[in-house]
Amino acid sequence: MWTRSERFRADTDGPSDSANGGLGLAVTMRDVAKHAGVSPKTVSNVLSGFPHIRETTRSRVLASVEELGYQLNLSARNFRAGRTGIIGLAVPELSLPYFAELADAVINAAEQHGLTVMIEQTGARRERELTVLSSERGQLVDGLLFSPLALGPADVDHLRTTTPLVLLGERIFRGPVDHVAIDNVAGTQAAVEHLIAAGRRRIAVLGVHPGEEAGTAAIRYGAYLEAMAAAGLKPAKKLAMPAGPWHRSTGADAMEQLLAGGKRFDAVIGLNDTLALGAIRVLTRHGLRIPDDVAVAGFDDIDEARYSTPTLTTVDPSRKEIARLAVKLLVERMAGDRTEWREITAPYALRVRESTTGTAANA
Amino acid sequence: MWTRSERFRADTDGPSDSANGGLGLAVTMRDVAKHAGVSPKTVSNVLSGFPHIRETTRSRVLASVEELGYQLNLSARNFRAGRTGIIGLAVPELSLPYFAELADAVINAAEQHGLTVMIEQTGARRERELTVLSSERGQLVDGLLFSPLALGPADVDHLRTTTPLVLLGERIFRGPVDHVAIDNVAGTQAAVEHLIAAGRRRIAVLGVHPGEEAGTAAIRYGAYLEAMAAAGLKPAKKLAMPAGPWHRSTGADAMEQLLAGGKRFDAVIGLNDTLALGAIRVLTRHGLRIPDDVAVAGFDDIDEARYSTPTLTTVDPSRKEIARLAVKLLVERMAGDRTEWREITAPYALRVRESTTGTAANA
DNA sequence: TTGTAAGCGTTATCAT
DNA sequence: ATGATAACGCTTACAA
Repeated sequence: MWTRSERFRADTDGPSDSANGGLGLAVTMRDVAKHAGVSPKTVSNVLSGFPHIRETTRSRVLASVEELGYQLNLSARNFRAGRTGIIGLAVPELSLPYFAELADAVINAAEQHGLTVMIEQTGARRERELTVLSSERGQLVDGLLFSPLALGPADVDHLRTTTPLVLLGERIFRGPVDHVAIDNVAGTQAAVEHLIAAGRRRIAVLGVHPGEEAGTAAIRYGAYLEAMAAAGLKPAKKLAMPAGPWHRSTGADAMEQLLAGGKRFDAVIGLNDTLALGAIRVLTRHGLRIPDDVAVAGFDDIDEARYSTPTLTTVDPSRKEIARLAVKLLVERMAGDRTEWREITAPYALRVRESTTGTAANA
Repeated sequence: MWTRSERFRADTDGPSDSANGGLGLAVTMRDVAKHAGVSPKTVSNVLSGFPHIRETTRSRVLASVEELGYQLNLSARNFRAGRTGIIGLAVPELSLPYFAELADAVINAAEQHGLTVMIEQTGARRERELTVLSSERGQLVDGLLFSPLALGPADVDHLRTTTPLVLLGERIFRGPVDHVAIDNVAGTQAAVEHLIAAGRRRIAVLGVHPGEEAGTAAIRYGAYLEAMAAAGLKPAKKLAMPAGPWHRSTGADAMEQLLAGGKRFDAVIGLNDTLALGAIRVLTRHGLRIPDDVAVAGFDDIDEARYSTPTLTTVDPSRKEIARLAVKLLVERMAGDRTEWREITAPYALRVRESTTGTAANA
C-alpha cells in the first residue's frame, strides 16, 4: 500500500488561506491544480501517493496545498473510491476490561495498516449483534471485526455478509468465515489442571450459561468438565454457578450464592477475570483465605489481574497477537487475495500468581 | 466496470431485475424510484424521514426498497449532505479503565442522538493530540469530543478548529471552546479532607507531573496542597511521587519508591484510581495494613474500585453525566444554535470505602 | 509522466 | 406532495 504523504494545516497564522476567506472547506482539488498549474488528476495522484510523479511536480503541488490550506475531502474520496479506510470492531461493551484492552490493541494494529477503527457496542444482545452484521453502517466500513457473544451456530447464515468479516473469539461457527480463535479449551484445561495439581478437588465454576450450547461459557465450562473427568473428578452440579454478563458484580453475586448454598469447595475458576475478581472480593469479605481456603483462577489476563490482592492466576489469550492476526486476516480479505477462509488459534499461556500459589510467580 | 453494467441492466430492464442475484450494491435510488414509479428525490425524502409524504407513496417506496434489497449508500449521502453522523472521541488510551468506561458512556449517549462514535487514541502524546485537532479525519466527523492530557494553555490556539469541538476533563484552557469539566479541585479536596478528618496527617500523593503547570496532575496536586494548607498541614516534598502515565504499574513503582525513600506517611492519595490500586498492591505486599497503617484514596471511581481488596475510597466524577452533557453540548454546537461557548462542571461525589475506613460504607 | 472526460449516488434548489 | 435538474469533489479509464 502507498503511504500517504502527511500534510499540514496552516494554523492560526493564516494569511495563507486567502483563497477561501478562512471559511473552511471551499478549497478544492481544482483550486490546487489551478494554483500549481497542473491537472486535478495530478493533484490527486500526489495526494494518493501515486509513485510515478516527477519530484518537481510533486513539490509544486504540495506547496500549493500548503499555501491554499487545502484539505482533502475524505467524504468525496470515500464515495468515489468506494472505500473508507475504516474497519468496524463490534464488541459487547468497552466497560469490560478484556474488550477495552482488545480494542486498544486492535486500534493500534489497524493503525499499522493505515486503517481507522469504528467501535460498535452490542451489549451482547442478540438483536444488536444481528444488526451489526446487516447494518447500513456496513456501507461505511471496509471490513468488520466481530466478537459475537449472543449469536450461536444457528445464526451462521447471517455471517454471509457482503463486507469482509473476521470473527474474534470462540470457535462457534463452522465457517465459511475467517476466524481468530482463542484456545479456550486448552487454556481452561490448563487452569483446571493447575488447580488439580495444587491439590484441589472441589472446584467451582463461575459464569456458566445454562441452556446455551455454544458460546464462550459453554466451551470453557465443557473444557472444565473434561479436565475434571480426565483427573477422575466428578464436579457437583451445584458448583457450577450461572452469571449472565461477566462483570465483577455478577461474579460477586455468584460467589455469594455459592457460599450460601453451603456446598464445600476448595477452588473456584471464573470463566473470565472480572468474575474471578468479583469472587475474590466476596471470599475475602467472608474471611476466607486465598488460596489457603479457596484457590481462584480466571481467564483473560487483564492488567488488573497482576495488581489485585491477591494477584490472579489466569489464562493469557495474547490479546495483542489476536488483534494483530485479526487485522491481518481482515486486510487480506479486503484485498480480495484469498478465497478460502482461514481459522487461526492464537497461543495462550497460563499465568500462575498468588491466587493459586500464595506467592508471587510468573507475573 | 461490472458495477456499471449491472446498474445499466437494471436501468434498461426495469423491474425485472428484482432478484439482484445477491451480487451486492448495484441497486441505486434511481432503481428504486423507477420500480416504485416515483422520482429519486421522493425515495430520498422517504428514506430521510421527510415528513410531508403521502402514506401510500411512502409504503410503495418502502416496498420497492425491500423487494430490490436496496441499501442506502452512506458514503454518497455523507458526501452530498456534507455530514456523516459520526462524532470523534479522542482519549489517551482505552486500556485505562476510566477512559474505557467513559467511551462506553459516550457511545451510549451518542446513540440517543443517532450518532456513531469514532474513537481515537492519542496515547497522551502531545504530537498525537495536535494531530487529532487538525487531522484530515476531522473531515469525516461532524464533531469532536476531546479529552486532552498533554496539551497545555499555550496550545489554546490549536483549539480553533473548524469542526465543532467539546473538551472533556480539566479546565486547562480559558476558552473559547465548549467544555465539560470535572470538578477536580473540589473532588480532590473532599478526598484530602476526608483523610484528614480520619486523623491522617502525612498524606503522600502519587502521580504528580513535575514541571507541568496545567493538566490534571497539576490541578489535582494543587488542590491537595490547598486542602493540606487549609488544615494547617505542610506536606513534605518527598511525599509527592511522580508517575508518568497513570497506570497500575506506575502507581506500584511510585509506591515502591516512596517506601524506599523512608519518609513516613499514614495516607496516600492516588491522582487516579489505577495509581491508587497499584499502590495498594505494593503496600499489601510489604505487609502494611490498609487503612490501619496507610489509608488510600483515588480519583475516578472506576468499577474496579468497588471490588478491590480493600475497596477503594475515591471521587466519582459521574462519567455518565459527563458523557451525556458532552454529547448534548456537541450536538447543539453542531446544529449551530449557539455562538457563545459554555463550560459545565459535572457534579462529583466522594465514595467512602474500606481503604480509608476499614469497613464497607457508601458503596 | 500527465491530462481529458465521465461520472460515482445522493441531496438541494426550485418549480409545479 | 412530488419532480426535474444540477451539482457535491473526487477518482477511474483511457488517451496523449
